[in-house]
Amino acid sequence: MNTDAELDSKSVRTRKRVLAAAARVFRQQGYAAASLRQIADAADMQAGSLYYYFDGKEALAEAVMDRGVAEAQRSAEAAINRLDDAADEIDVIVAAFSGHLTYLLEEADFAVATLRMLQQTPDAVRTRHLKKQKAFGRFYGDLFDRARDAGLIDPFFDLSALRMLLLGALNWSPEWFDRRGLSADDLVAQLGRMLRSGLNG
Amino acid sequence: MNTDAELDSKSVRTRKRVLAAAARVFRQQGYAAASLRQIADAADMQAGSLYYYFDGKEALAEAVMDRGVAEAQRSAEAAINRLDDAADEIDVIVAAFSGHLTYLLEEADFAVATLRMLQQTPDAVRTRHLKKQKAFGRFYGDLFDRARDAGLIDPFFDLSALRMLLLGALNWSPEWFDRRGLSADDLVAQLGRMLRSGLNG
DNA sequence: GTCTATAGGTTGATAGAC
DNA sequence: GTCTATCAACCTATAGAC
Repeated sequence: MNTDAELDSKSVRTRKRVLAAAARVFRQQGYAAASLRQIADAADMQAGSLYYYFDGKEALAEAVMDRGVAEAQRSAEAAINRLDDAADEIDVIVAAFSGHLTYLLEEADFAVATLRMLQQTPDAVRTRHLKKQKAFGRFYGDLFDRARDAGLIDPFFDLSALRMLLLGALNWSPEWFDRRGLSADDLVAQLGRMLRSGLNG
Repeated sequence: MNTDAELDSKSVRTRKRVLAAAARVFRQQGYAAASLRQIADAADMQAGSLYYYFDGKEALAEAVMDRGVAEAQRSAEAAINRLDDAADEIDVIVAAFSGHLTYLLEEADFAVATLRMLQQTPDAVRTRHLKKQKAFGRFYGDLFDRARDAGLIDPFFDLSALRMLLLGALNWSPEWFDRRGLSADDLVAQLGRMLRSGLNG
């Protein structure tokens, strides 16, 4: 049994190495431009060997994207759980942004690869992925609903549009973020202040 | 002279047709996945014929991207010029967003193709393009500077970070915008209200 | 599990006829 | 100006040795 577990564990570890290599290459090149040879190279194997672990390029991309959204959501949830009891519903949204953005900006090959691949991926893959991503959308939707119900968001706002605009600000940030400037937390602070009271508050 | 102008004009017109076809295909497929055969098809010619008008795929992409930023900036400027004298410096920013976003969301093959291609394009092309895009960045930077100088943006804010976050919200919108929902103007109104007084103002 | 070898297809680009 | 034909390079995926 011990032996079995060890054999299994090695295979699982190699699979993870392949997936991480795929995320890194997909992140840098996007879906179409990334080649299986590059991915295999990054994982220290030959292109043909990848097929022992994954069915092909599409399956590899889908696995990366699945983990990308999962990790982003987990980071957002973890940040919410770190809040103390004094937090109001806007604090919850800002905390979710904080966890989400921090993950996106520091070593997040999976999530950034996911964002970059979304439009390039074959239809079947994209369709399946968007379904999974909708769960993440609902997670954020609930946070905004609660803030409105608590009277912290004016009824003027369309919560769906607001959510997409703000998530867009987050999703685009890997395109321009520079470690030498403001930190991820600083960025969220800017965003939080704007949400609380606008540019002049 | 008339004859010359007409001959010239036909060639120019064909070149424009090729460029528009390239923008359409690049927008849908991104840089790497788009093939010259698809572009030629969309322009009603054979792949080899493209080389009469452009030096190759990279040159085609660069021409699309140049026009993409130019059109976006022109739309933003035009919207500012339509403001009346009562407008304050925040109105100017919101107007720029309005022109920019409206262009981005309605038949803007060039600008959306530009956004999608940025990360995929070969280094030489990207480097040259980012230089041109910086001018657009400075344009927005000036608008924010003026709003701060007028006392309409609290010194708390880092104007560069703020600008990138908000432009990110715009740039990401083609990913999710749906004609059946809110209009581009509605979206800008949401953004404007948030900038003025926050979510609860 | 991982390799080598290769099939089968597509790509960007060029040459030359018309 | 536009076409056809073609090249060399590269791709994904598969087959079979080890």
